[in-house]
Amino acid sequence: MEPTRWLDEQEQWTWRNFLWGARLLLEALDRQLQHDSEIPHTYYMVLAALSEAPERTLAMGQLAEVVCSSPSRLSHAVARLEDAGWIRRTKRPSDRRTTLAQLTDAGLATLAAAAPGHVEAVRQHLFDRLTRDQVRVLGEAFEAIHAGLDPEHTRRLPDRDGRS
Amino acid sequence: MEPTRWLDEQEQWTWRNFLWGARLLLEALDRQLQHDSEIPHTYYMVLAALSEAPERTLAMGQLAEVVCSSPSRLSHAVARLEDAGWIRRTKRPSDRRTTLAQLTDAGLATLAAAAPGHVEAVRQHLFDRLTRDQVRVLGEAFEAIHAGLDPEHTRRLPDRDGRS
DNA sequence: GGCCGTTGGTTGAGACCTCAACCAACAGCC
DNA sequence: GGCTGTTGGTTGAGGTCTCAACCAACGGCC
Repeated sequence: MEPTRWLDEQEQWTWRNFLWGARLLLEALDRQLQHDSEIPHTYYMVLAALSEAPERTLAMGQLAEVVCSSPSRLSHAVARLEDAGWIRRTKRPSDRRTTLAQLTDAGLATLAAAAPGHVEAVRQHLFDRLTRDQVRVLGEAFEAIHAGLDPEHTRRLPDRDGRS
Repeated sequence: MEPTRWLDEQEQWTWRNFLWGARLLLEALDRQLQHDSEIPHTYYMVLAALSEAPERTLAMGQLAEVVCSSPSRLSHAVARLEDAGWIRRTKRPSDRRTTLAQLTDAGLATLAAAAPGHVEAVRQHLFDRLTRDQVRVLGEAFEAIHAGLDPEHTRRLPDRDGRS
């Protein structure tokens, strides 16, 4: 058992800024979307992803990857979006296991109505506050972060008592 | 109504990396804590904040600020932590409106047990993947972000139909 | 003292998310 | 055909979070 490598001053400061900033940012965006368009940000991403897909259609699995969501979360989300009439679910004929999600016209309209306000909020809270260089570094940093996390997204952790 | 200033290539790329990276990172940390210590990351922050306060005690309001939480969320959280025996709640004698939250010995022990694994995870998923410069810029960027968001955290948004 | 606005927290309902269990359709193999 | 394992999704229970409503204690003012 190695001794714990605690965070130094700068790391603590950075970590705290990240946690606060990310939380406030995501909350602000969620509130804006919820308030103006009655959609949570997660659902917005689903609609946006479908709108860019060929035929505005994607299999659940692919959609989950594109929006970076667990199958379960996506399933719940799409169920709700279907209730709202914004998405249609059908089975793929050639393999009746996979479910295809298609954005309806109503869904596209909702998305189109929500998009400008959302983008404006992202700009206002994020990009307007950063220099071009900061934006570049931010992108590179998070690319590195999620590159390390993505593959083993589902990897199993060792049991906490070591009796696994 | 100004025309929407859409995101350019780099901004989209950065935004996406941030969303994915932040989500995966926070999920990974939450899973690690949940798995090894059975506490969500939010609750961990509450315990950590109290552990650093004088007398291991803070008023709910101050605690909420320190952990960047809404009063409601904190109230629910502390209620649960009190059930677990990790926090004690009392009224301040000089002003019986304010509730004081104090970390118990059991709470401190839980925190001490959880901390090394958590810090290790933060290191592994975040700091080990970034250069010193990236860390610095990251800290500065998020400082700017939450500086702009913090004060008007509770500000009122205009009604979406403009009839307010 | 008694009213009134403010401050500090709590509560309940409803929404979203996680985890684990489940199910149905396919594919390989005998 | 009939097993068996795998793949693709769904479901339900339980937990956390949000929002709005609420309540109790204080402070100022008459």
